[in-house]
Amino acid sequence: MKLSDEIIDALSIDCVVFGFKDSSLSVLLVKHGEGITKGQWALPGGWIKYNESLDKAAYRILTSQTAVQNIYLEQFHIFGEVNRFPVKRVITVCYYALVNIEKFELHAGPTVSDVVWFNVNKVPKMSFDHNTIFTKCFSHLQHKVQHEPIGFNLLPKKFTLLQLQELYEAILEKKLDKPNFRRKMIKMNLLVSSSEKQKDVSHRAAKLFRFDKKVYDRLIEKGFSFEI
Amino acid sequence: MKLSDEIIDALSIDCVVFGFKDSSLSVLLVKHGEGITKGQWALPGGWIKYNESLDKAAYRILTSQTAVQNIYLEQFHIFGEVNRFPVKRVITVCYYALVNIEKFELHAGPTVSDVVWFNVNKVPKMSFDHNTIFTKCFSHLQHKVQHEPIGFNLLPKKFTLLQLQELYEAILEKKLDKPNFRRKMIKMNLLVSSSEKQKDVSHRAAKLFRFDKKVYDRLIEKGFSFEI
DNA sequence: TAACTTATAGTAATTTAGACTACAAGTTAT
DNA sequence: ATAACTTGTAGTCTAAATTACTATAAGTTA
Repeated sequence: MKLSDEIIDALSIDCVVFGFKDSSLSVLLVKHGEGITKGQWALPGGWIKYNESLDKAAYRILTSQTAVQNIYLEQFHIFGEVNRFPVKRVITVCYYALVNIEKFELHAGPTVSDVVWFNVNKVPKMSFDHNTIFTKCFSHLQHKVQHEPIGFNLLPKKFTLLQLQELYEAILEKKLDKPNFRRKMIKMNLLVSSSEKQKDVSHRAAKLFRFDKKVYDRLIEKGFSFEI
Repeated sequence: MKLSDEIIDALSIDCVVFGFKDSSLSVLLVKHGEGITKGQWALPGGWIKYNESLDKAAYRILTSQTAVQNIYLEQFHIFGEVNRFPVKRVITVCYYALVNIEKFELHAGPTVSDVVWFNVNKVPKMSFDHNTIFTKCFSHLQHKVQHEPIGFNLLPKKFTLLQLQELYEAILEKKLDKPNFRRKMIKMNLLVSSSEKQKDVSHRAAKLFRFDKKVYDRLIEKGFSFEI
């Protein structure tokens, strides 16, 4: 075996990929196709090679199992309880990402038999401590969303204010007031209104917006308060 | 060697311990007493044993090197660049803590030759990527302080509003308005005013407060906005 | 054309933030 | 003893933000 293929065997990576579509929030799971957990659902995950950084490993693992690609993964937490993994001691680094479901055609990679989006409220029993990892990660997202902008990756390039609101509602699991949400969002200067409108909808067409990348990045750096 | 003493050699822990005293914020560093980094300053750090959890390892490592004890360490980030450590591939988990400097008498453990508090603005050149780790951790703290209460561990049990304000000023590196700070803090219901007053001060004695543990914990869970 | 659905604008009461003033209660210097 | 000084604490005023609404506009569908 080449050194470059050697893995660090005490350390794994697991990914929580959140996806949004039709006002509901989902998470991407794989069904293991081999090994002792064959047939079980789990977060996409795998081993880190000796000569790749954690960030790159996370990206490689996720894309090889699910065909999701070109997304930004962010580190979230590392889980290091002694007995979280059977057989031997394995510590796992959890990454998470937010994506627009419609952008990806899923297909299972070589080691998995299935790849499916599950609604965040209907997540099945998973291998190891993956249910715990998911729950903590979702809760982390709920907090985070109140201090930093999100949505760049969860929505189409151009979206309506209602879509954005439904995204927040799906993450925070509560209803928000429409006029107030609009006002707050618009005042942030985060949104650029395009001159286009929705098409093919069976009601009054809404104006389409896009994010102002500059403001978006500045708000990520600086943070804001979106207490809802 | 007993299995229980075996270490996971690709994985280390480093600790950023923030301390507060006399309105200034410091970080706890050790000077290595052996090995290739002998004589260099560094964050307290070490190796994880095969049968201890990460949280326990962090605590063991910190207490064995610095004699700081009974503190709450929280995981912050994991640094996994390929070449961050010379000799071999080592990924490090960073923990951080906030403590009241006056509570601890420092003394160097067996593998270090010195333990010292450094003002956060006067941190020396350290081993490996420890300066990067520290900088990111400090910036993390600055963000965090605006959404969650801190101070339980950085201040004496009973403290004045000015002490609390100076803590925020030290972390955020900016001056705050005194009356407004008071009002905001008091309105949070986080502080319980004791009937006691400062003693032995050469000016009007201030009222002493303590944190309401219940509210404190609820605010950590729920978060708040302290945009200053 | 009425009923319906969603978009969007506006209003009014209340709360909060921010800048600033004033004064109270002690200590220290003369 | 008193003035000068230091820190604590209360209050005021203005602008801005939040919240809970109401109203209306612009389309689609029956």
